[in-house]
Amino acid sequence: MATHQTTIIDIARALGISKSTVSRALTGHANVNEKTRQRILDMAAQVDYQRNQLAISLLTNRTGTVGIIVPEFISFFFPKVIIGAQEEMTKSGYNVVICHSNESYETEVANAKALLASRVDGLIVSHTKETRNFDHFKVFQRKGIPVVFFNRVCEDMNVSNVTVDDYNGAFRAVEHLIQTGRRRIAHLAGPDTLTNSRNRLNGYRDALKQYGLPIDPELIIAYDLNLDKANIYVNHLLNLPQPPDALFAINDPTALEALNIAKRRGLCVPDDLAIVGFSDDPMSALIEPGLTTVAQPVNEIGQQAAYILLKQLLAKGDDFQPERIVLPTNLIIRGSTVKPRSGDL
Amino acid sequence: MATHQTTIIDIARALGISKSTVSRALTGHANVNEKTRQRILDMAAQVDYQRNQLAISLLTNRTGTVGIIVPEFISFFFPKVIIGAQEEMTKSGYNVVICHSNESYETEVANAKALLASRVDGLIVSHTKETRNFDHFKVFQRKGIPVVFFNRVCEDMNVSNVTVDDYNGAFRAVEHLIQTGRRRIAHLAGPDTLTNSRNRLNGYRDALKQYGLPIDPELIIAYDLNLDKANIYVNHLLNLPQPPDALFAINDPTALEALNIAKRRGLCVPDDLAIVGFSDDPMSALIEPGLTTVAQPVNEIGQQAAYILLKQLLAKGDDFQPERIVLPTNLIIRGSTVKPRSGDL
DNA sequence: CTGTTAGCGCATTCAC
DNA sequence: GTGAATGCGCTAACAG
Repeated sequence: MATHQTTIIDIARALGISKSTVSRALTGHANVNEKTRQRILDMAAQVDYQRNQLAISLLTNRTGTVGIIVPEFISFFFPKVIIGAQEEMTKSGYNVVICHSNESYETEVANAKALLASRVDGLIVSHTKETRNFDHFKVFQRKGIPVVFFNRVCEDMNVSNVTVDDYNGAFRAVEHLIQTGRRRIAHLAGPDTLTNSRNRLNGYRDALKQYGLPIDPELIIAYDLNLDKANIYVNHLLNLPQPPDALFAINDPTALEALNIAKRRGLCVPDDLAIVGFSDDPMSALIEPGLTTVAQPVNEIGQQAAYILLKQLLAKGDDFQPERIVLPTNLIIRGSTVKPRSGDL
Repeated sequence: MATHQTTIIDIARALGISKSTVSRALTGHANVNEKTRQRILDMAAQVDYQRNQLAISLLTNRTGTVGIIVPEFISFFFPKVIIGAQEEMTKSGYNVVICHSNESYETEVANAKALLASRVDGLIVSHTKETRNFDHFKVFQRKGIPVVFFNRVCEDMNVSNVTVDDYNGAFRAVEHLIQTGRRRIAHLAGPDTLTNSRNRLNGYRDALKQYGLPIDPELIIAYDLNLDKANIYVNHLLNLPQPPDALFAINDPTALEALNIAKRRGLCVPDDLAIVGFSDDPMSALIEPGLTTVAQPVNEIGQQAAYILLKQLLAKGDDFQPERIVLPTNLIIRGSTVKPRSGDL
């Protein structure tokens, strides 16, 4: 530590020139004698010179870095979104730093503060399931730093966001269950703090309504997405006097958990219990039977979030109208709802 | 943009005092009149003051941030390691930024440069499968910024690293296959740029040797971990005149791919083909038959990496002796190598 | 083509 | 207990 960082002054001194010239040469400025430039570049390489981004950012009030905050990244969803976003940002010369809030409101606030303190130029975020207060994001807005939400969005902030059509995806999933003969369809929902969770629940409800099926509160359970507990709720549903003949789960991990429980209880999926998930986790195609699920264009979510952020970054102070992108979902039918006809495999 | 960021000077002016006092109050320094301090704190809150970490870092030559570079984070392994590392670093007041090299050498170099430019205090890294030149990491060393490798380590740098006992894990996996009667055991290995890949290959070899089995080059295939190609190699192996009766795969995704191919070809796993993976991906327990695999203490890898980094960060300039931690692995036996006895499920 | 000067926002001496 | 002055490393006017 404390090993003196080589600066442009060191280079300037070593070469007997001024630091301005060094700076110009290093930043690829014109107006530098070709020979001088070469000497500077050589010397810089020789002494391991690395520009100090801190100083530059302090000066230019621009870091060239955007932050992404995600609540988790164990399931494939968030990593894929991040990759999509990162690709686009990198193309435009932005650096991306990723923060992991771990579904903790406190950590999320700390992340936001750290990113604000390090003066990121923009922020892409999907909030935790605990987040009810969005003040830590509103600060960014007030300071003119663009924010884009995705997946889980904040409805009372006037910011851009990227979502999928959760309502319609859920609707079609439940419709599919009805059309294949199910009448008692349960829904293992997410916490009502999450917009996507609420929208999926509404899609579920409306599908039942539209097909004249009763909405049985007994069959709707909202839980905190903690997989350990999914276990309890699925068993609870299956132990009901009139158990469901189908389950629409808030996401694939939950659905896969349900699928395993059903199998372990000796139920036949899809005959005794049909199951539908959400997101098309790669695991859904590997398991047996395959899991019917509502696919999301995951990579594209990240891309779109990046596009919007870039647009907003470019627009600068000008009054930028927030955009709200809704991407389509796609029902993928597999063995957990429909028996494969022989020969299909 | 360009909305003037509120600084301590703004606060000082508003209160008719000097910025020094404001600075002292804000950093929790002693020697500030209690009343003055309160006025300053109130004003700071009122105007949304956020300290500019860039300026502080520039001044103190310390950012309080460490970087983590990982080659991918779609599989569960790297995210879990990151979470483990992040927990520890956060406890000690460090901020963690994550970079994703996407298995691209070029991106990795860019990441390293960016982290260096933003003056991270330390670096935790697992390099890409393309990385043969480690100059972009050696710069950190030369500048006195501690580096800790994990999982995939650089052997010709004198730095700390955290690995698992890949050799022994592989050895015991292959031993298990031999002890359960397999004689033609194939190995779908990783690229020889990766230390863990090489160590696992050695473990495989030595197990065969120790049990007097021939090492058949035909049964050893090193591939680039690109899952699309696993397909080709597995089929190639199964099409051999004398196909293998067991496969030890470099990691679980590869093993799962193999398992699916075997099933699709109508083979019975484990009778016709036994399969072992590496890492105990959660998917391994879900699939049927369950995948026998060599488990790694994933979370602990991250923790240990963080511990070492923190120790090194504390040691500062003092000559710090690099540590090399090797964590144990654990063979988990499932249905892909051993038929469950009835009743076991 | 090159040198001089002036800050970016802040913590930290040193005075008082 | 407080203010004034200094400089972290750099870029961008401004003069030659």
